[in-house]
Amino acid sequence: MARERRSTPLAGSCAAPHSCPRPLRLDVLAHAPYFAGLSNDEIVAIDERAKVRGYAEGEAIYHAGSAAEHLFLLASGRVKVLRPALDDSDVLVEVITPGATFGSVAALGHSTYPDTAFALTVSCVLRISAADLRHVMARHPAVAMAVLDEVSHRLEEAQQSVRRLSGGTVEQRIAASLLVLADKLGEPRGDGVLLQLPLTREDLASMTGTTTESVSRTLSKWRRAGLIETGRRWTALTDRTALAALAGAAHGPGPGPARARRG
Amino acid sequence: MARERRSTPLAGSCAAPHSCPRPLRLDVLAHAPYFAGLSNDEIVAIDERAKVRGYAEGEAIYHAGSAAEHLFLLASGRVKVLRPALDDSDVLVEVITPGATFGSVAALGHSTYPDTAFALTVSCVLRISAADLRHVMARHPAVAMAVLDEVSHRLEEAQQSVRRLSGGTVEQRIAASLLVLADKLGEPRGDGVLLQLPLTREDLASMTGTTTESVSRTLSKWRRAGLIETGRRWTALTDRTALAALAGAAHGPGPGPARARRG
DNA sequence: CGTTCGTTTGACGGATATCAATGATTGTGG
DNA sequence: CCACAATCATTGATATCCGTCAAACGAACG
Repeated sequence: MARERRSTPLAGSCAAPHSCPRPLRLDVLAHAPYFAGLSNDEIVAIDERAKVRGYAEGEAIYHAGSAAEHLFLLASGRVKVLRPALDDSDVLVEVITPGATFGSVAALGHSTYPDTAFALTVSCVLRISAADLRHVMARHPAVAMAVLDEVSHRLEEAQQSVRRLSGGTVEQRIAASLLVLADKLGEPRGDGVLLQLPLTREDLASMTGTTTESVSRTLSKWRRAGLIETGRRWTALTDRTALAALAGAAHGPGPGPARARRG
Repeated sequence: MARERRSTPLAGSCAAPHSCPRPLRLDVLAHAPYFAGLSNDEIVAIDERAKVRGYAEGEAIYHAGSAAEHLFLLASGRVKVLRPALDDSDVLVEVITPGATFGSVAALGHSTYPDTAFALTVSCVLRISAADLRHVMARHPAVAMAVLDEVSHRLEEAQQSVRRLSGGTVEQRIAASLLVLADKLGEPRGDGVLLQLPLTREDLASMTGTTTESVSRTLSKWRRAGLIETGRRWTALTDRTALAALAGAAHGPGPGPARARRG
């Protein structure tokens, strides 16, 4: 079996560790769905009340159970949100991209964070206090509506992922998750799509409710079949169509040995 | 094995099929989280813009894929919300109780319903158009905030159920789901808690991502062990503590044969 | 009383978690 | 620049949970 390129093709984390220049912050704020309706002055006002902080790869941004007093807005980088499961494992519920908020639900009135956020790459994060956000929403109904839209959208996504986790085989779930990730943060590369984030097999496993070994086996199979390319902490899709077929239908193109749900 | 009472102990659906008197409507509206901040006159105004309709047991209230133009508010009865899964099965994502809203809060007018709602019992439902709701929210920021709170809470719940579905064995998931239902709509009865809703094994299966047969087997086991009592379309918990233990830990009280996740 | 729908139970096989060990990649320190 | 350590990934063997198929039974309703 030809072993081709295995070195990481991921663009090195561009931003310097703890830098986050003011123009970038303002730009991110202005384009964030939350604050879309605000005037320039108001954006500046928010920026001035927000704290900025950089995080190193693998660093925790907040922990489940700690007091939820802030809304976070990702300016650059990648963040993963993990939720503790019934057993001691974790479920990866979200991958955050620049411009998106996280920790928001909690900040909107609940007392503690229900999940833990980690920086997947070097990241720059804006932190806004719940009180400030509330203040802005009260003065600007448009912002409140935007927040509502955003939270609604999140709800939609969450229920989608219930769907993704619930039915189907491990293969289907992994395929579906890869496709979602590709849509969200894939970047064209050669003939395929490179996932621009350093996910381990374990991350993928906790997204799909399975184990690292099963993920590895599945990806190996697909790699042999030419559907994807993978390496240490990176993944690229070369045959999107085939993956979509795997995610949707059972597995072979034929009727297959009766659709199996689990077990 | 003694076969005890198997006839349904559920309180017959109290309300007459299609009746929903105005005082009841106003009361429900006034107490619904959404409209908590409104004056009496405004409640009346909303009531006048809302359409009322009764649904028979098993009747569909809206279908996935149809245009989402209304917000629904349950006045009386029980409603289940099903979401189509990747395979052709459905996932039961929510059970609605009086005072709660359902329908696409998310879409709020510009999309289609992502799920289907069925009346579990004879139910009375208020229907408010997205436009009206938007109008009210624009005029009353307090309402917008209340809606936001509600949606946030839903998001919280949805992510919890991701957690519930994702990890653990079938037994754990069923136990966890029963406990959630008991908290939501259990009613003290004798020495236990009677679940006040007519759930079939199939409903329970689609809540927990398993099959009717597995649910039946599990419940039979628990029935033999004296943890629950069941019958056709009803369930009662007699040993909540034991169920909680089952939901939380692996299975035996002892260290057990290593915690199994699945398979 | 018969029909229908929901529930129960059994047998069987397959998908997949688990255990265990090796191999590859990255980064570090000499 | 190379060797070492650490982390991540891969692969195999085995056990088992649980989904599937099949059939019978009980309750509810007309």
